[in-house]
Amino acid sequence: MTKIKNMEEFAALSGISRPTVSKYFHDPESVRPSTRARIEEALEQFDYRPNIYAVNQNRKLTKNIGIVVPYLADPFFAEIARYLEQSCIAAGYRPSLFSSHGEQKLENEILDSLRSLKPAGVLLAPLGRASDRSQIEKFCANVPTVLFDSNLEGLGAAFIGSDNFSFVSQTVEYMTRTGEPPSFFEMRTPANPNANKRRKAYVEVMDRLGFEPHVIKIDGEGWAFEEIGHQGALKVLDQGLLRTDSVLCSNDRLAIGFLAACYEQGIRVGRRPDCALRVASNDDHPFAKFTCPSLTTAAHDYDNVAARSVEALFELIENAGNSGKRTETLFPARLVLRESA
Amino acid sequence: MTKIKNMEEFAALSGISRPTVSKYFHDPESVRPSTRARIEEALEQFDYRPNIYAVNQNRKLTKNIGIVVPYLADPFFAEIARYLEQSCIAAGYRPSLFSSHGEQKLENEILDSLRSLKPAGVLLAPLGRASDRSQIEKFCANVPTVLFDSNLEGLGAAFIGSDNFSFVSQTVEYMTRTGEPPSFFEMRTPANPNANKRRKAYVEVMDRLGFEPHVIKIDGEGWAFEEIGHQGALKVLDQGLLRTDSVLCSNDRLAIGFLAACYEQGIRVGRRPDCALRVASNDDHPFAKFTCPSLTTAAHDYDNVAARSVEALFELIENAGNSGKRTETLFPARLVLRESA
DNA sequence: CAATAAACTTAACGCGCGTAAAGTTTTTAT
DNA sequence: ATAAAAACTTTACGCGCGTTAAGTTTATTG
Repeated sequence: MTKIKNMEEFAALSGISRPTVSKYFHDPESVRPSTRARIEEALEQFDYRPNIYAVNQNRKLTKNIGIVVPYLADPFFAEIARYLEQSCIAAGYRPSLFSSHGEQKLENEILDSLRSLKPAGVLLAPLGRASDRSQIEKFCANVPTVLFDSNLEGLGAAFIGSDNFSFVSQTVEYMTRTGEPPSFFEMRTPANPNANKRRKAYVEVMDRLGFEPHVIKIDGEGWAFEEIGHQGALKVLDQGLLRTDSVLCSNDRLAIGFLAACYEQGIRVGRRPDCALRVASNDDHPFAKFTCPSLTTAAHDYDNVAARSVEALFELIENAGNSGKRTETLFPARLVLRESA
Repeated sequence: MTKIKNMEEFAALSGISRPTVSKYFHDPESVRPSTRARIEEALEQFDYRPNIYAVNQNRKLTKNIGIVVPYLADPFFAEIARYLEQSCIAAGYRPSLFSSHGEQKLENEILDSLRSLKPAGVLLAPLGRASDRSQIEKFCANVPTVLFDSNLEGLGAAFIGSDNFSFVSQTVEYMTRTGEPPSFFEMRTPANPNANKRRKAYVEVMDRLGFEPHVIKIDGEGWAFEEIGHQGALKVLDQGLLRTDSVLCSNDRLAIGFLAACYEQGIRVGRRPDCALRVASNDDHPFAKFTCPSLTTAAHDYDNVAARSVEALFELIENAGNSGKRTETLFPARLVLRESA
């Protein structure tokens, strides 16, 4: 089997001219069925593929799509990224996955290296509070970008995420309906803007239901939420700061730490009568099913968030990067009842 | 600020000839300090960067490095990937991260798309049993590849991983020394070759210590280890198949499922006298600290595995992809004592 | 069947940069 | 100071492919 060096050679072997072969690779449907057949026949025989660097150099727009998540070691983002990847591939694009690993410096570097990738578009889940707003703004001005998960007001052509109010209202109402209204457990300086929205939603829902909101803020920086939740919970439990027998954690990773602390302290958590405490949370983290006890939580609509994100990006790409005004799409949560509350 | 279009323009603005500017970008040290200064001055003023597609098309070898992990939703791999990424960047390379998501088809597709990236080298953690050996063999023949985490005998220029015997011998010896020798809890058809090595090590160590090995094999396919461990443990506990009061799980993710099952069944796990069962494991998964109880486990030498992997790849790249024979490097485990055993 | 449209071929240029050759300037060594 | 070495400049080609223009073949249509 001869080694094909370039499209010229391949075209010769297939018996079709190079411009037509080029056209075929751009869109197989754009050539006559008979020639398509001949090309594909040759393709099977000789295993040639266009040099992506030459292709991308000459095309005005590449088929690359950047996917950026704030913290890939969080399985939640790994799962979303997976879905996004698959959708891009299915649409004929080449996704590249990046993680900011919780650091602003890295997020900026990723934007930088994305620029040189000349992507057709970017799906960006920003760090949130830690993001360098001006850098992201500059980036969005040059590259069609759809934000997801964390909203940065006004940035990107669209935002797709979850409706934090829907999360919290469902968990609060459920806990209230089946027991005592919960305290809210969160980080004092949350990395993610969703956290703030969740706190506000908690306060609002409690007010509406006629209860006194009770927010517990714990210290800690960074993305080691389990550890922060663990330490914070130990402190709270130790100092008896908890004034309710039910707790709503801002997110599942904090809850994982919280439950670990309860276990260590011998506090029985659950909805059964012999339990001292009920703990619920938000996100439906992949591990939420395996906490002890398993975690009652409000689940993201993973599939819809991911699907709508790529959909929005593709629309954006087709409309040459501009047109309509910025849209925000929020998907409601689905309450998942397990043992913890 | 004028927009620079290409190196020609930038060279003119900086007052240096294009070939010299090209040389500078290839290696800043290769030009005279005075000219370097002039280029860098212009660089600050005009913010130009070479078109990576044009660069990669003409360079015989790109600065790309592929990083492939079998399952990115496993935080263990996310962490390793992070370290590998950073090391590559520090060495002046451009890493691209891929996850096979546990599927052979995807692993093969990744290899395919890596080929067109023409990477200088690839760091590959294969699926293991599910890998398409012949495909990987073909790939390694064309691209300098270092395997890590999972060894496929004979494939790749080098393998860097953990010494499974060291893992198991430490956990078994510890459990035996402080209590009863453990049963071994694993999947019947493990996805990963490390699992087989761990079972063999378990049997060997038990023999050596003069105990009867007791291997519990549970059903399940795929990479949802927590769920598999959970179901398997429920079955084992329910049917009273456990003949010891101590269990060594093949890996932490199974152990997470096992512990969840114990919790549900009201079985107290831990090393304290009031506990009915001791559970230990292998890997030191990022969440092992937050299980209930926290998990005693043998920790990978993350940093060394990752560092040695990139080191081996860089050596390989410098030696033009061949030379010496295949090496296997194994790092021992570090026993992490927590509450579960 | 001719007329028209659609798809093709040939020829040629350009993309932005690597790189080589030949000549010139600057630095270093003697 | 002079010779040699090192670094530079100019010139020019090539990489593999997108793309366009002009001419040719094939398919479609009434």
